Amino acid sequence: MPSSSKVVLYWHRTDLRLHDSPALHAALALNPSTFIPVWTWDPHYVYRSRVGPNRWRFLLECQSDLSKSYKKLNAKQKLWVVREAPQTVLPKLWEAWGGNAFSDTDSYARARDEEVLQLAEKAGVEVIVKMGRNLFDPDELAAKNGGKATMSMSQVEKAAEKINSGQPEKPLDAPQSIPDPWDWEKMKLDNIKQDGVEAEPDLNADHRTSKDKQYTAIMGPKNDFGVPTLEEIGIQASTVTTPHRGGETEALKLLSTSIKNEEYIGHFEKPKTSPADFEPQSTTLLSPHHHFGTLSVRKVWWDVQEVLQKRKAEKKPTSSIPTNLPGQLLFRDMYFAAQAAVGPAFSTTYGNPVVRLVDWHLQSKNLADGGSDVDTETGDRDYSVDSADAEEWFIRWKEGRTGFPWIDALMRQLRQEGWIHHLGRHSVACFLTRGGCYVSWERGAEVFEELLIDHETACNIGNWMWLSCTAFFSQFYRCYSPIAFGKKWDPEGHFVRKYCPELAQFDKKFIYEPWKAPIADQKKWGCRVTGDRTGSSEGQTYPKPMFDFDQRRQICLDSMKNAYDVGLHGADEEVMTGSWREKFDVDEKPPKRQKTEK
DNA sequence: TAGTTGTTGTCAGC
DNA sequence: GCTGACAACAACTA
Repeated sequence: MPSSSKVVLYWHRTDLRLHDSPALHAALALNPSTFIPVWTWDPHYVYRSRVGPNRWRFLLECQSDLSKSYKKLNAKQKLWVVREAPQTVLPKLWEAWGGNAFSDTDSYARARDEEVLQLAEKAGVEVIVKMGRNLFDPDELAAKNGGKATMSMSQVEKAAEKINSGQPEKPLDAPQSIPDPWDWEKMKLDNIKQDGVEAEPDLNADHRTSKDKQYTAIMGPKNDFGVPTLEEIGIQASTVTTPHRGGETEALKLLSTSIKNEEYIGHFEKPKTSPADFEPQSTTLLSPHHHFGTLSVRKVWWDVQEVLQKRKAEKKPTSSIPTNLPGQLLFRDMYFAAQAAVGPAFSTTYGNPVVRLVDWHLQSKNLADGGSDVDTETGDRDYSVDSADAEEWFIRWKEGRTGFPWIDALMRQLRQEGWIHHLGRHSVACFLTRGGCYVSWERGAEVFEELLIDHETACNIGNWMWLSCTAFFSQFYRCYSPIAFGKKWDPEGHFVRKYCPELAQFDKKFIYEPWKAPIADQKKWGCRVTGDRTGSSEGQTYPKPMFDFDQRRQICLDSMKNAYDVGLHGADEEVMTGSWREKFDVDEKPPKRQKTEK
């Protein structure tokens, strides 16, 4: 029996798990008599966050699984989902039951968290914050890198070396028991309707069943603080298409399956895993679980290390950082630490000192020169439409109908499953930015944000910068071909056939370039490659490529060279004031290459 | 200052 | 399946 009368509110956020949760461990170590694990769900979150149906369901599954796990440890327990913004509901709850301890986990303190912490302090509530999301505390990692953003793996390794000889903390076990929850029926906490929930703008309007928003009562529709259903948040169940499932139980099962395959763990080298593999994929599929905190990165690190150390002792070949699995986790930490060092500006070009400015098409409005070229008819977009062609390319890229099967297959897999292989992400990101469309990486990052179930801001933004050669990476002349790259990994075209089924019958000779197939063959294979995207009179159709790739590659390469010559970064004065475009206009045309003279 | 390295390019030629 | 040319950035080392 608990010896104290302590009430502990445990605020779950990025840690939808019971294993290896330092904050949960600390909270239970207080030996509370009452323990209330809550998820505070700001109704605005449903409308303001760019989240597609696949990630919504993943989140709800994670919450349901966690709730079940609590129930297993104590039949009275669950995850208490409170539908109100933490800034307003947490003080109410503290007051209602006189809670005297409050526990929390996260690494990256955002403005909202700061606000909550200050409120707690004001209310005399003891707050415990523990980092549980990364291998190393991002702030500490940045500090050990001289307070600067970590921009390379060698910097990360050096900084980590200074923290704990490069070794993350060992994972903690899941608790064996959980104290009783609150007697909430005595709390007189009515299931009040929320006032002031602004449902507009609704970033997910396309995925909703109706405009009728039910997501407005703090205890939920059943008056029980239960985990919301898709219906409650207004998402149509039929729009969920991912085969990937959420929850700590699923995450631990996935990890243990991978770990048992010692050859796989021992030989894992990311650049050698195929982006074209499906059923099964060539990588671990653990990333969404790291995002939702259903799987601890430290557990993965140490479980993998055990296998690697055993193999080393047996003198078996073993891959190493940065290409092996621990290396992948270090890259994740690199992006988190870079984000911690830069702050909120990390997510944009505007105001971000580490990101290079490139004269992309479809720049964010805050970068456009005075907004003068913003089309009034498209005024609700958050980017400037400087080129109708580029906007069409962007939309076709997003919808998977560029006419390049490798790109389209990847983009359709992204939309359907919420996940694509890392190298696939490279391929489509390069294509949208420096290797094809010359569209701002910020547009691409937004699409990934909506569609990826493993979307993690720091990693997504960081990788888009990497691929667009605006930060972390700069060899822009290494450009992915939408034809050769796919062919290299999948000469038979199995991947394209799965995700672009209209091309399934095409001979492998034309699978990556269907427009080159003779008309007679196109007819024979049941799909015409046509410029008319809506034409259905001829049966199945697939679009012609939206541009000449080789031509676009050259234009992009020249423009990138020019942008590097200009040498501006996101926090430079010219960028902040909107006068940066003059620097690009002076030369008019990028300098011509001299190679043809030789 | 020159040379090397950087998780993950392409293409021709053998 | 390998090699080198291609064109050529930035950080780091010697």
